[in-house]
Amino acid sequence: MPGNSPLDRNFFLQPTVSVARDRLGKRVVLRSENNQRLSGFITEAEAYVGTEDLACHAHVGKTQRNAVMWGPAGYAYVYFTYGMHWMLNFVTEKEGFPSAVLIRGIWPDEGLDEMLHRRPVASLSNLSNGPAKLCQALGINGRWNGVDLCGKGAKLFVEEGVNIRMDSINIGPRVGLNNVPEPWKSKPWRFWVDPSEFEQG
DNA sequence: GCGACGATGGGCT
DNA sequence: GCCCATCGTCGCA
Repeated sequence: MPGNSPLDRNFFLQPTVSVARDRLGKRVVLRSENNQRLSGFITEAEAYVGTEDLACHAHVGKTQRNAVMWGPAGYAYVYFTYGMHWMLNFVTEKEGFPSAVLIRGIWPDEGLDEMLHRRPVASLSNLSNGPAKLCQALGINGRWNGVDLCGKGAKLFVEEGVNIRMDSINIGPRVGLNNVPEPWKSKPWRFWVDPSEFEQG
């Protein structure tokens, strides 16, 4: 099976908006404690770009929570929100420029049993179609913050996946930025794949 | 199928 | 003390 080596750091070094768009269809892989591959194809992602972007956690300056975003590309930024949810981001661009791609959905593929055990749902389409849902299904929590996605023996990484046609990619404003001022609130930095690409698998 | 809303706790001013 | 880069459930159709 082709594409079984992790994407290298160059895939995360590019402009954040490009990373968010061009990584749709790539495979996110987590090696579980049972040494099982849990994986799925990225269906939705958003870009958060630097301290100027008032929607980006980095806009308040470097803190203990968001420090990973200032580091090198290709690391995981995992944070906790709403009192109960974990979110997975990939750090992008060069060291010192705080930016990341929020992974908002994956289409589940490998390790379905283990993922469904963590997150019992009736339909696969509801297993990991949300930023907190995919973290729950994969078992991602704060201990994954700051892990290298590109290092040797990485337990969390990204592989080549399925090809996504340009005309099945949707573009729109980012989700959940209720009190963020313009123009940041409306930046078209959310990208998602037509559900029809996966649902009849 | 869809809109409203409560849960729940860390981070920041 | 307020604000969330959310989700599940409930009521209603």
